[in-house]
Parts: sequence; C-alpha cells; structure tokens
Amino acid sequence: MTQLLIRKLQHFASLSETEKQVLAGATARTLAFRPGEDLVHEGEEPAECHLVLDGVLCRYKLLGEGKRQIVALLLAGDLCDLCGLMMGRMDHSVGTLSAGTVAVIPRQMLQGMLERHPRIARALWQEMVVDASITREWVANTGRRSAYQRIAHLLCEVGRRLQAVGHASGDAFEWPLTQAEAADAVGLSTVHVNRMLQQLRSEGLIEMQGSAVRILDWPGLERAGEFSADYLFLNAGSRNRTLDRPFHASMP
Amino acid sequence: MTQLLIRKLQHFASLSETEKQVLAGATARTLAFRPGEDLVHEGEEPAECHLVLDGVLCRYKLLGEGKRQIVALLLAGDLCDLCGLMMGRMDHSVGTLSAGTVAVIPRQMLQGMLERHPRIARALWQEMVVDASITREWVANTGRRSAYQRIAHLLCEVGRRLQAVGHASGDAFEWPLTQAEAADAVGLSTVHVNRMLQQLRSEGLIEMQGSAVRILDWPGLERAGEFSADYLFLNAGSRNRTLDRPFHASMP
DNA sequence: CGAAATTTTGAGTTCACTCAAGGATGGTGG
DNA sequence: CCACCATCCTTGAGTGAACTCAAAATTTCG
Repeated sequence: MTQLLIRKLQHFASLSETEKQVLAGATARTLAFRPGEDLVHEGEEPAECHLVLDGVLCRYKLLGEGKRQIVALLLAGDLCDLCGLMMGRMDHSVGTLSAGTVAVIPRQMLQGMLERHPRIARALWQEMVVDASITREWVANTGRRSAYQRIAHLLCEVGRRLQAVGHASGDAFEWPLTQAEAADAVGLSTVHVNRMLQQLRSEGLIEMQGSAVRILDWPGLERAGEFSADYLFLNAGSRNRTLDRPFHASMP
Repeated sequence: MTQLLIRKLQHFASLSETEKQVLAGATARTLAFRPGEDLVHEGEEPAECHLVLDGVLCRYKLLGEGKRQIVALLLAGDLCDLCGLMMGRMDHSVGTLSAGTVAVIPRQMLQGMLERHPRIARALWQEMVVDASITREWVANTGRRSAYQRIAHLLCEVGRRLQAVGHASGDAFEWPLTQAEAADAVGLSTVHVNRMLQQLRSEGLIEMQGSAVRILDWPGLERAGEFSADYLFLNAGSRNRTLDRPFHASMP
C-alpha cells in the first residue's frame, strides 16, 4: 500500500521502524480514479495530499488558445500535490491519464509527520528535489531536442521509472499516454508524435501493441533520445551525502 | 548582505530574531565572479552552498552536438546549489552570465541551521518549491509557446523577479543575457531571438540600450507573453497556509 | 586603436505544423 | 454477440515558423 512510498523514501533516508509505521498509518483512505478527471486545479489549495498507488496522472498547465502543456508525469509512489500544501496554492493542475488509485494523506497527518519525524520530512523534501530535477530535464528535452529525440527520451523515462517501482514486466510496460497526451508532454503536434513513434518502431527500437510498449533495444533507444538516467536519482543511497544528518524545519 | 536571503525567506516564514542572526552569520565569505565561469558542474557534489548577492547566473545542461539548454536563471537572493547538497550530486551545472558576487555558506553551517532551526529549514524548502514552480513554467514556455511569446515571457519574468529583489529601477533593469544565451534559455536560435526582440521593440513594448532594458508597456508585454506572475510566488505571505507550523526533518 | 564578441541582415532550407480524411480500436448497450 | 459510436491512430498534401549558413555592421573591451 503505502509500501511504495516507504520504499521510495528509503532511497533517500533509512527510516526507523517507528517512522515506517507512521508512514504506513498516514493514509486515511484510498481514492479510485478514471481517466480524464482532475485532482486539483491551478490556483487552488489542495485539501489533502495524494500519493499515487496505481495508474498515471500528470501535472499540466493550460495556456492560451486551448494549448496544454503536461509538465510532469506522476507514477506509482509519486506525491501529487505536496507543493500545493507547502505554498498554499497550486501553480498547476493535476489530472488523471489512466484509471488507478491514490492514497489520501490528511494534511494534519502530514503536518504531524513533518513536526515529529525529521527523517521523513527530509525524505519528502528530497522527493521534491528529484521532481525538480526531472522537470529541468524536461526543459532541456522540449527546448533543445528534435521531435525524434523527445519521444525516445520520454519512452526511456517512463520505462525506467516504471521499472524502478516494479510496474514493468522486464522491458514491457503499460504506455499510459495517448498520442495527443504525449504531444502535450513534449511540445509537439499529435500527428508528428505519431510519425516519430512509427519511426522508432520501424527502426526496431520499440514495439507497441494496444497500450503496451516493449523496449526492444534499450541502448539504441537511449542513444536515440540522448537519455541518461542520472537525473532520476533512482539509486540515490543515503550514503555519502553532505546534508545527511537529522534536521528540523518549522513554520511561524 | 545576506539580508537578501532573510527578506526572501521571510516571505514564507516569519523568522525569530535568533534565526535572523543565524542566517546573517551563515556566510563564511563572499566570492566575486566574472561572466563565463562555472560554479559547479553536473555530476559533482558542491563543496559549499552559494547564495547570489549580485549579478546573474544560470543553471544549464549540455546536450549532444554542442547544444546547451539554460534551465533556470539565478538572480540576487537565489540559492545556486542547495539541491546538489541535498542529493549529493548536481543534476546540472551552474555558470555565471554576468559579473557579480555570491555568498558562500559552508555545508556544516547549513547542516546546523537545518538541525536547529525548523523555520529556516522550512523556508529553504519553500524556496526550492518556488524554484520548481518556475521550472514548470519554463517547460510550458518552451513546449507550447511561439518564439515571440517565449521572448516576451522571459522578459517579463526577469523584470518582475529583479523588481522583487530591488534590482530594477522602475521599469528598467540590466538585461543579463546575450542573445545567444537568451536563445539557450528559451530553446530558439540566436538569429530568431534577434528578430523577436526587434519585433517587441518595433511594437513599442520594450526599449533596449546596451545591456539595459526598459519595459514600456507592461500589460502589453505580459499579454504578448501570456505572462502571469502567479507562478513566481512573489507575495506568498506565511498566512493561510496549511503546512504552516513547526516541523522537523532529519537524516539517518 | 584593434581584436573579439555580439548584433543585425539576407536568402534559402527544413522540420514540424495544419488541415482533412480514412482506418482502426474499444467500450456500451441492445 | 453484434452493432454502433466515440476515440484514437494513421496517412497525405500543402504550409509556415523557425533554422542554418554566411557575411556585414556594430558594440565592447583590453
């Protein structure tokens, strides 16, 4: 259940038994969702914090003339709206792309964890640092890579992240995006996404059947997308890090 | 000196006198820089934490074929490499765009503040949340806006942020970017940046002389760039926020 | 003052877009 | 179980925004 989060946070900070229990008990309830729903809207303060258990969501922004930009994908283990609770207002919306479930963590619960469990607070902070790192890579992706590279890069990222949380079967995984949604994620038109996917398939790098993808040639795909997984911090042990001791944080 | 940081962090959390003194004493020394230097490189762990006092730096990533993408601008009051200290490794490089100075905060000092001053830790966290919010807007900017809009948007952002830290004189401020650098920031070619700037000038929205810009028509420029300052959280008071009480965070 | 960097201009090219229509797919209800 | 509808994917042709290359004009700086 919340095992996902615990496992993930442990990447950053090894947690005590007590802390693990606190985390495990943090979930008030779970919430099932279908594709096309919105969890929070830009400008609102989220009522609670949502943790993805299953399925895929996205952070997105609506721009002029009906344009949309997806600015992040939220997979199992990701927190949807902690930033909104931190700042009192969401700078973006969160919507669902597939069916799935989220765990709901009441804000008092979160507040309590932050106050009483320094290592949890630290781990949550780091979780958000990784989120920011991914967003920076997206800027580079949309800003300076060709259409072909962008799509390859996106495939690599989703694949590696799903593998990391155990939501892939070997090199195959559910592809959570329609081509229109992929277009909104990498800043291309739907038609062009279609053509780039066809090219990747014809080159034998990937294989798609229905909503399932299989990466046939990981090195080839990573080369095609200039992908290096470093920015995902998937293997960040808690060792050898500078700011690596208990600390506190608070509000007035 | 570090007044900049104090003022900024106070946006988020009102600090006690003790905390302000701690912050004021956090700076070990200052470091002057010239354009074209690098503070930290991707992959490294920063030795210390740098706070911009004056001048402009950028976060950037180098991609294949000599391409470069600037993923953030660092202005007075911004922290350059806290994320690197948090994660033990930088996911990007930090370079200077102008001459200026940074304050150097030793990591033990930072560590001590995080351990002993919850509100400072919280404020630093929020500082990074705002950084992430800006990066998301950059994804939207490069992904879904026209060249004309991107340049207008960048001008608005830099102007508003410089105004917020008192580094603008009314509607005029130092423009810290060459056209090649602006191109790397918004994902365009140098030549096209030049043409878009000319267009903005000919439309009477801005005025440039040397490295100084004046915004002649704020509403017009914001309209041109689909700009809304919300994502900058410039006026985020500490009131009415959910996670707004002391908390702690730590490492194993 | 001269060298280097930056900005500007022009012309031709290309990558990705738009528009439009035809297939495929999948879910729903009869 | 099949028919239907909606959504999604695919294809083609023409267009356009932004790119590249190259060179001239300007500014900056030692």
